[in-house]
Amino acid sequence: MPYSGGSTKRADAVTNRARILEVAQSVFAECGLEIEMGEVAARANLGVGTLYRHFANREDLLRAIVRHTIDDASAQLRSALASAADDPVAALQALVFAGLRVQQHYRPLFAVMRDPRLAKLFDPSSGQTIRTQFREPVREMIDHGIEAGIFRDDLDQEIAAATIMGSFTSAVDFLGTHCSLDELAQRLSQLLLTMVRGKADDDGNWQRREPSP
Amino acid sequence: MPYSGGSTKRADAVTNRARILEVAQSVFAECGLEIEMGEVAARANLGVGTLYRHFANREDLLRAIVRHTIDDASAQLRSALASAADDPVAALQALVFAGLRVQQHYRPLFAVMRDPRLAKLFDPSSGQTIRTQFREPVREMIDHGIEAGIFRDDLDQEIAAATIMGSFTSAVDFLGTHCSLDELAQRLSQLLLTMVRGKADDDGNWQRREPSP
Amino acid sequence: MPYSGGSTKRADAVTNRARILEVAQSVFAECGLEIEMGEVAARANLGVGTLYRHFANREDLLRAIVRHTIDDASAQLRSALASAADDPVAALQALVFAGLRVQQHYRPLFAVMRDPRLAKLFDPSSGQTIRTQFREPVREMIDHGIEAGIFRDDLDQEIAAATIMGSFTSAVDFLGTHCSLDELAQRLSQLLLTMVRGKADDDGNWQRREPSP
Amino acid sequence: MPYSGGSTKRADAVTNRARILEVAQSVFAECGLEIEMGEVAARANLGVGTLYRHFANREDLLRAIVRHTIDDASAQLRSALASAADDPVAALQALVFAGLRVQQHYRPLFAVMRDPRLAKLFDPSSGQTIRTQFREPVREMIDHGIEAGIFRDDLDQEIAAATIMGSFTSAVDFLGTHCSLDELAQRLSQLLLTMVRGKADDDGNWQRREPSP
DNA sequence: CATGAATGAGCATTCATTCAT
DNA sequence: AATGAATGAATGCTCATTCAT
Repeated sequence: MPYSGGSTKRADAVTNRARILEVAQSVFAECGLEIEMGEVAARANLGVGTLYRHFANREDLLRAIVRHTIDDASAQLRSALASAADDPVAALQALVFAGLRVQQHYRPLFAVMRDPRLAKLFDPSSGQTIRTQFREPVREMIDHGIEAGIFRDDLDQEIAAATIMGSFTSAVDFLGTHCSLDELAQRLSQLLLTMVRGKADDDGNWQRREPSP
Repeated sequence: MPYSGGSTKRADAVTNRARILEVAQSVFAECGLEIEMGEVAARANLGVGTLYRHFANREDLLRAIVRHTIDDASAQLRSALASAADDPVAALQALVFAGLRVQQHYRPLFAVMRDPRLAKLFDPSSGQTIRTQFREPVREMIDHGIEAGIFRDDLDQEIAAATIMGSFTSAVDFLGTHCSLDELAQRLSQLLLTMVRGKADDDGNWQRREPSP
Repeated sequence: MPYSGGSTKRADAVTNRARILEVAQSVFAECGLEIEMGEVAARANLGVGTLYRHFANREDLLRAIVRHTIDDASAQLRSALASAADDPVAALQALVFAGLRVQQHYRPLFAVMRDPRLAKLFDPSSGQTIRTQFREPVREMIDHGIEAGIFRDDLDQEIAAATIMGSFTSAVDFLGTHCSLDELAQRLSQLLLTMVRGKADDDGNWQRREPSP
Repeated sequence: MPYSGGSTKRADAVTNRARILEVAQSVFAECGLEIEMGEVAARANLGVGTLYRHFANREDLLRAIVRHTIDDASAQLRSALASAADDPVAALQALVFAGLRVQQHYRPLFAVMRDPRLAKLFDPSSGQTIRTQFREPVREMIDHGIEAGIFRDDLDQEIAAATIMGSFTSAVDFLGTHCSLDELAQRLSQLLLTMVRGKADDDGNWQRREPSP
């Protein structure tokens, strides 16, 4: 082996997959399912051939991106909820903030979730699985809130969870250009709290409330 | 000759344009912006040339479909609101039902509204215009509800309108396969009424309430 | 015959063919062999169908145009020559002027004569026939000039005729934008006279010389 | 390794571009501006995709062909003139021979120079530029001839240059099928010499005359 | 007879995928 | 293992031609 660096190459190879995914994700964030293999390769400073070494074909890459993106998005939401697991109100506020952030970052994601072409990438039931992945944590949070006597006990958990998740998209879509993410988060939290508590947020401050000692 | 009918040819041509739009719209409902000229032509039992006689190019056809779809969708929502203009609660219920129906019928529509390719079909600001077209009637309805003392007076109208509009999409997405449209409408109405009234719907029946005599 | 005007219609039909040809010729003058049936029909204020009633297909129309154009061009040249049949010098001058005019009017004509597509319109030998149609009158004029002792008697008539005909095209091409047709005609006449007489044109005035009494 | 040769692939690619141009030029020699991408690709034994790798689109390819052809043609004429730079008579004879050869080889070239579609490939003024490229060397040759006292001093250089250039086309067109290129060259040279010298070529032999000692 | 809507073969162009180096 | 040149199927669009009215 006249040239050293064999290990470097292998390390590169390992790194490459990650870099491709990273790059591909940013392309996906711009173009949704329209990503072109050539562009991904170019942005990753790789030849197309190399791209195909890591992903057998376009669908494979797409699958990887979508999974990766969904996992990331879902993790961010879950982590936001977990950050205030014992305080449903704070949890909802954290969820709203995280949700808006994710929505803004992965703009085409939720659109893609409804794209008929997605069904051809995964098995047909995958749509449901993915949606469940997003809905369930929220539903649980609502459940906790009800059990804790903080949220209304006659709340339709499933549909409330769906509405909350959907509000992120529409808030950014309908108002995203008018106000800052922070302001949006505050206003949306307020509204959703009204919805789940059944009454106005008396003191309704955006700041995360300290659990009473 | 009681009706001057023009030549049959011309009648065919007029019919054709309508049929193309109809067909194209159904293709659009399946494929969103991915519609192929060949497929539209084939489904309309027309040669491609005929398609191009009615729409100068793919973009023109897309523009027509999107406009048509948006106008139809928006008209359905407006008409639902108008059907109970004096009763905000009934108006919201009607809106929910119409919204879910529209959402189910024009699945890709709201996804397309966020598609970057849309900006190239219309002028860049069109996205806002379209969203306003959907948001404003809802906002007005909320306004009436507040003035009538039926909805909470501290309601953030803009974000409530956005959330309501968004709930149609997410309700269908997250729960659409589990329950009927009617059931969904009832449950979603219930939830949204809670949100806008600030308290549970005491007798919360889906049936349109008769205004108290 | 419930409607009068049958004769008018027929007259129209007769007229139409002429109008089509006229229009087509002007299109031909702009586009050469690229003429489109639709454009010819539109410019003649006729439906395409009517166009096809007069010319079975595009090739037919093309043939008619080319023949018509060639006949017109050739007639103009012949007539110029005939206008001074007894004075070879004046005949050449008249030819030059007519040649430049024709060249400017039917720009694509001489290019088309060399176009491989022309061979498919006529039988392969037509090119020769057409060229002969243009060359012969010129050759005869030269012949007369020689016999009259005005042109050099060692002149290669064929090649001189070809050169003269070709000079119209190249004069317009190479100098057409710099000077007026009149100036061009004067200068070119001067040059060609030198060529055919073998010496400078002593008094070489552009005005047609009166034959000495 | 005395020469860093690059990979064979790259060599192939370089070769390909050349072969494409070569093939395209021969197609151009047959069809003029009508060349079809598919035919060029097929004749070069390449897929269309490969063609598009080397030339972004049809216009690009056409530009390259036209430029290449014009440069080649113009170079041949210039080189002929240069081969007898000190003897205007020999220079003209060489020019005639080269001009006829070029004309026969690139039949559609001079027709294309007048084609309105050419103006869309290059900037509108390109036609003039190209014609100047052909006319100027000839004009200079004439100038030398005049200064050397060999050509008539009252010669209109511009129009003589144009006529000479044009004579190649018309000689081939009108007489090309009757006599050999050599014979044509001899006869045309004779004629053009008469034109530029103002008198018959006394001994008018086609052979290059040795300058008298 | 005139009309122009309908037709579809034909051509330019794109892009996922392969494979020789 | 990496590269990018080569490939060709697929798609948008044009235009000569036909035919029902």
